[in-house]
Amino acid sequence: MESRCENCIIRQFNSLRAMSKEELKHVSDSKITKTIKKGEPLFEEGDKLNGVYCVRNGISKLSKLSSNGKDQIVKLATKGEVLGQRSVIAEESTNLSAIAVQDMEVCFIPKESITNTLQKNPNFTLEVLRHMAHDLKEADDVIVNISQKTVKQRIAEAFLYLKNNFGEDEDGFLALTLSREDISNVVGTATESAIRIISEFKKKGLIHTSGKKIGIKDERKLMEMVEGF
Amino acid sequence: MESRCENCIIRQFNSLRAMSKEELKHVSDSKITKTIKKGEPLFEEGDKLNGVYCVRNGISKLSKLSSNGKDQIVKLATKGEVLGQRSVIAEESTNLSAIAVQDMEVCFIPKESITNTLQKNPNFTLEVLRHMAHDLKEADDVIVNISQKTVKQRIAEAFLYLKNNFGEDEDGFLALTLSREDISNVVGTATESAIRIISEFKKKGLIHTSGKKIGIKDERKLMEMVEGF
DNA sequence: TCCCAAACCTGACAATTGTCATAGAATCCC
DNA sequence: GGGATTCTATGACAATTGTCAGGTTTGGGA
Repeated sequence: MESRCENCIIRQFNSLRAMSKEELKHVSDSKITKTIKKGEPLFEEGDKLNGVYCVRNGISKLSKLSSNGKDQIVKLATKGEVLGQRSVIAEESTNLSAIAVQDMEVCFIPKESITNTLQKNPNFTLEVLRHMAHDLKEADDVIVNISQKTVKQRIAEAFLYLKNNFGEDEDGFLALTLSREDISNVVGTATESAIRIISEFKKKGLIHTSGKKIGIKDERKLMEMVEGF
Repeated sequence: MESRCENCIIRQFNSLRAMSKEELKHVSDSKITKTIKKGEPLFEEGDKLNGVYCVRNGISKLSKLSSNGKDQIVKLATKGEVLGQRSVIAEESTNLSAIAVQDMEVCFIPKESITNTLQKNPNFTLEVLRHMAHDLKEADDVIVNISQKTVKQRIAEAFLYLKNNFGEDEDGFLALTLSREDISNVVGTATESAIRIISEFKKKGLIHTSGKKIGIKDERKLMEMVEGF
């Protein structure tokens, strides 16, 4: 049974909520629901997208390959976020790859539905604009963090970010489990460095681990570390 | 004599060109032209802006203070760019400071003119959106560069950027002269490191200097350096 | 279940980068 | 024009981070 956008709660969290009933109906009629397994790409850097992806479930990393062969993760996108908007709007091929770090359920929405609405419904356009303004601010913050904080501080911050944005499971581990490599790609460092610092945090009692899973033990100390104590 | 927006060539370079005649007239009637001297701020991080600034002349750095007391320069804005859009649109206080690195002439446009048009003129909104999409892409690139390239590579890249975006003067020096500190704040490193690398580039014959002025001598080698050779 | 590849971890070392100290050069302002 | 202040430059050193080279553990598939 295919569900309708009109009834999709996810919509409440993104700019689609500014669409009119008819516009939404059109989107719903043209959308395609897809399942993406962990590790599979939604799209890759350089692809020309002919639509956007609305995330219903799961989490995707948005990353960019640098000339030294390492991926930099620029953002982690979850339920409710719309991916690929930037390139559809700018009519450019995408500058980022989107790869699932958990199994995902997404709706593909052909770009016509989006671009038509952008041209006709100022409320929708404004809503998209507000979202993009927010993303831009976040990107500025990332720039400052990455250039002015030590790797240790950035890793501490990443853990707090993961807790605040994706929560914890019943055992107190971060709900989103990333590989050490992904963690190092989020903070922009070598995998070995990330692993070493994780070990150090564990020894100091700031976190505890179980396999890949990481749990925060001393949030206050992590916060102090981020601030530079 | 106060000039009118309708006749301002600068407008051709930014989203204001998507405004209708009446809208533009309204903007022109409400705008205030200001002169900002080198080193003076247009606005500072945390300010609530009640308008945007359209740059007619000169160059401004957009920077953000990090917790360790250093500024990170996120963008250099020149003739034709509109500053403060992001915070006016998101209705938040600004996350960046804008400080003139050259004497500037700017037009202050009260936010009402902007927000009204945003709500009524989808073409304008879409144009602004496209600009912001572009800025977001640039921000992503900065993130990748800063986290994956060495300081040396980033400085080489910064020089090429300055040449491509602001040009050279008649003697072959970069038209935009930044202090060593500003350069280090662009690439996200310590001032001493920047100075040292500039000296090294000079010794290797990649650049030449005269006081604060820097000229590019071997563009090819700089480009190779950026790519990692 | 067992095996293999991938992921994780650790040590040793080198390279990069930041910090502190100091000194000369340029610039501003009275 | 001269003194103060800011900017530039360099050395010495320490801290951080990356790289290489191994090991161990883990997890998924035959």
